[in-house]
Amino acid sequence: MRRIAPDRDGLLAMIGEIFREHGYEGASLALIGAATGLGKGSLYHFFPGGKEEMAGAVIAHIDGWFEDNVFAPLRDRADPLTGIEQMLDATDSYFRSGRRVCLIGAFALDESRDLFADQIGSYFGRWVVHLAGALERSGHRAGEAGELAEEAVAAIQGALTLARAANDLDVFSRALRRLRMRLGLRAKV
Amino acid sequence: MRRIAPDRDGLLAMIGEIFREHGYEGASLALIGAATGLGKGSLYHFFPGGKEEMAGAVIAHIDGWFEDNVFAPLRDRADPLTGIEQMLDATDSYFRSGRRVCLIGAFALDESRDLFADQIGSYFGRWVVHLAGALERSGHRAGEAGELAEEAVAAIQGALTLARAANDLDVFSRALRRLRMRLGLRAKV
DNA sequence: CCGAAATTGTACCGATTGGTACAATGAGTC
DNA sequence: GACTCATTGTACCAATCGGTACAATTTCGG
Repeated sequence: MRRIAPDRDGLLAMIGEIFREHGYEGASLALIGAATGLGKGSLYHFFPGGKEEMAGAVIAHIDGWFEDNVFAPLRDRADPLTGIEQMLDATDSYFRSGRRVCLIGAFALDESRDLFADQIGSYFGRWVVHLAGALERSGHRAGEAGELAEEAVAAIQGALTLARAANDLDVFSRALRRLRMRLGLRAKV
Repeated sequence: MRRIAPDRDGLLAMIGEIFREHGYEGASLALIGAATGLGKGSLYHFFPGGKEEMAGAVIAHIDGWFEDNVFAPLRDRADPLTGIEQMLDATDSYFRSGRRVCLIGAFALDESRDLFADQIGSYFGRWVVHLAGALERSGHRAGEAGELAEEAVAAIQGALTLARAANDLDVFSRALRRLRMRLGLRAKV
């Protein structure tokens, strides 16, 4: 049986927060070391590829979380609206109602995109595709479902940007509430 | 009469592209020097405050462009729909149909936000407020206009992120086309 | 308890970071 | 031509960057 390094999930989560807050360039090994309590020796032991491998692993980690908690419900739920509801709840919880920012979205903006273009493209691409699938099964025509899905994912990203720019979390909750209705769910209790 | 440094606008534009592509941390003085053809001597002559002053001036420069080409039409046009149309055209042209990314939006995401929080907040805040005003004058109820304006600005930011993530400019044009209809304009020719 | 492997701390590397100092040059004014 | 002030190139600074080397230590199965 493969022995997993102790709490690799927790490690990736901590490193992820540094990348999330400081960006790829801004996340120095000193910051990462301070946040994790690990010296360079340990960090390069777990990630021989250095900073780039760390960032790639963090992206994969986040991607896995979304695969399980967002994409899978959209794809597998018998009732597509239930899947969509689950996506919105998971999204709200992941981004801590707007307190957190989307690391993968942030990476998409600057030059670090080039290093992780495939992972970034796949993450957003699958989000849109699976949401479009659920929308189609919930009664939308194919083309319309695709556009609506793209609009919804973009709305989430934009709301995160705006919420942080305005330093106002309500921006994000308002966006999610609008999405809920727009995607065919009744207003939340 | 005040003697303006030769082509300060052009200088800020060049520096702005570096910040846009590499982010605040990633934009090194070496890159900025290479892009502008200026050595440190000149750069620190024009911006004694160093990198931070450069970024601040770049933000102000962009803000001024939006004030003239986006906010002013929204505020001053007699026909609000003409103003909105002008906003969308200016936006499409500024972001080069999605080839360019929003520097201010990118700054909002990482820690560099703290340095420029006021400028960033004002930029997006005024965008939303003036768009909301135009929407209200075009017949929307006040609250609804505010939400729609917020939704529209977020949609633009999100579309820029998504377009770059997918490396597909059509994502941005589709978003603008949807906005056009959603904000009360007839489909474009 | 032993040996092997996983893990860690520390010292070190060359390169680059943002920033400063300053002398040389530029151009325009009297 | 002399004076002034804007502009520039160069040398330099301490600090930090990402990364490497490696010996010391832990950990753990046998």
